[in-house]
This record gives sequence, C-alpha cells and structure tokens, in this order.
Amino acid sequence: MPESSKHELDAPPWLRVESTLMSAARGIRRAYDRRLEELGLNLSEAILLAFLQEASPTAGPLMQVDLARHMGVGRAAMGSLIDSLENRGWVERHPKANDRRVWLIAITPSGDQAASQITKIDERLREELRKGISRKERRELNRLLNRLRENVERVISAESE
Amino acid sequence: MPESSKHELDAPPWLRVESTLMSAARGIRRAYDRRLEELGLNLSEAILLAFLQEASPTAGPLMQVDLARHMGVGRAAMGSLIDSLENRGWVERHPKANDRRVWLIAITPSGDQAASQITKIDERLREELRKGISRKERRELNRLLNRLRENVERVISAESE
DNA sequence: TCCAGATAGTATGGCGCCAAACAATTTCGC
DNA sequence: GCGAAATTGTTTGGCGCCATACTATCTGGA
Repeated sequence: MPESSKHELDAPPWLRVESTLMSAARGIRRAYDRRLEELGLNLSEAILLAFLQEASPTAGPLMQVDLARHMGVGRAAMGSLIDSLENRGWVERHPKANDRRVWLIAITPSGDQAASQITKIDERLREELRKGISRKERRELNRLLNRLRENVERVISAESE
Repeated sequence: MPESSKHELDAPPWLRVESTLMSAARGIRRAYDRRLEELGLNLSEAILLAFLQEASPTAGPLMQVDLARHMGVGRAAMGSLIDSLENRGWVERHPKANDRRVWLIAITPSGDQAASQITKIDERLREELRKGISRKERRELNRLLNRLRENVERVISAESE
C-alpha cells in the first residue's frame, strides 16, 4: 500500500479528528450566523431560543445555570445570551418563589414566533448540510458527539479539583 | 442527562446535532488549552505545528493561504497563528522564489521537538477522550465530520457570490 | 442561632476568530 | 505590453466565549 493512502483507511490520529471537528464547528457557526442575520440572532441565541420553545411546555421555566449546563457554556455567557433575547422581548426573567438568587427563564409569545422562524431557516440550511449523510449516520454522529462531550466534561471537571 | 436518552432512538433534528457539536468543540478546546498551557500554546497553534511536522517531509514548505484552507480558518487568523509560532522560533517564513507576495512556512528543528511534545500531550488526553469510542467509530466520526465540513464549505462559498 | 461554605447570577479582562479594508504583487484579457 | 482583476498577506474593529472575582442569597452543621 502506498504511503499516501495508508492513512485514508486507517483510523485517523485523534488530533486530526479534533482538527476536523473544530473546523466544522467554525464553519457551521459562520453559515448559520449569516442565515440568522435577518433575525438579528447568532447561532447560540437561536439554539437557546429553539430549546426553550421545545422544552418549556414539558419542563416549565428553567434556571440560567441549567440552560448553561445544557448548552455547555459558562454562566456568564448564558447571562449575556439571555440579556440579548430579553432585550428583544423574546424571553422573560421571572423571580423564583423560594430562592431570590435565581431567575426563571420563560419564552414569550413573540419569542415563540421567532423560534418558529428559526426552525424554518434551520430546515432550509440543514437540507444543504446533510447532503450525503443518511438519517442513520446523523443519529450515529449525534451519539458519538454526545459521548465525546461526556468524556470532555469528565476530564475538565476532574482537572479542576 | 436524563432527557437526552429519550431521544436516543430518534434521529435528532439538525439543530440539536449542531448544538452538540458546538458544545463538544468548546469543551475540546478548553481541555486541550489547559494541557497545552505548559508549552505556551493553544489548540489551534498545536494543531498547526503538528500538521507542519507531519506534512513538511512530503509536501515541503507551504503558503499561509494553503494552511488556512487546510485548517478552515481565515487568512488573518492564520497570520497571527504563524506570528506566534515564529516568535517562539518554531517556524520560519521563507520568501518564495517567483512570487514576492507569499511566505513559505517551514518548521524548525526546535519546532519539530515541540511538535513531539504536543504529540505526547495529545496521546495522554485522547486516551481519556476516546473512552467508549472504538477505532471504527472514530473513523466513522472523522468521515462524517469531513463530509459535514465539505457541505459547509460549499454553502458558504455559494453564498458569497 | 449563627456562621462557614455552597450556589446563582453579574462584571471585567483577555483571547481566538471573522469580516472588511488595505497594500503589494502577480496574472490575464485585450 | 498595459491596465483591470485576482491573489497573498496584514491591519483594524467587533463579537463570542472563558476564567476570575465579586455580590447576593441559601443551606447545613456546631
């Protein structure tokens, strides 16, 4: 086997997987940010609002720290994401009855409407992004990414002790 | 994460795959940045140096724009990555014979040494990150991410016309 | 009861990356 | 040949996110 194609069939070294992942992440953010520009949103804000629309009916309003954990961002970043959505009137901060430290984040009717527009934009874009990727592969991708995320989480929390 | 197992059998909507991917990317960067801190490097610089070590023997010195394309970053970002490696004496900019616009980037002996240390750090960390992910799955993950990256690339370049 | 520690959210400073504008140089059409 | 267009690399301004430190509040043990 020629040296050049040897790596093609091989399992790639991890650093190469991570390199590809970082690159894909940057590209996805750029692509979504452009499409979402008409709504005045970036990808993180859109993901958050879509999640709130999806989760609110069953889970009710959530604390900022829960949302941060769900999205894998810090509390400070989540705070400014919510600031931004709140300024547009798409979410509201409600005080919690027995704990004056926390805010409960609730999606508003106009936020719900915006989330539906996000879904439409997402549908159009993802149609182009999933070319050559089957439903089964998408599921597999999601599964592996989640496992990777769990491992990362474990490494990071083990390190900060 | 009890609520994600509910969707495990389902093919997740794309926005959720992307959300997971962005989160994994943030976590990976954080984990690597901490481990690489002892070398004074961040993940992007490490990936670039490792790539130069791997590619230089066969491809020779490369132009900045080629490196940028390979890593999926802009030309400006690549410029500052190279500045940083050059300041540490790990790469050198050489003029190209027939084109005075470009720099050819070559790894130095001490850069090669640093790249080997990067590889060691990567080996230790990836051992923890690949828990529960088989060799075959790793290859599959890399394949799907590459396809995703190609699709992203196509979308973005089609849009800027 | 009371105080030490934990926890939610905010403010601040820094870093990585992008987009756009720019300068230098090459390339291509006429 | 010559000028317009394209290409390489840099500069600048802005944004997203992190880490840290801080405030306010809750909780649990002596």
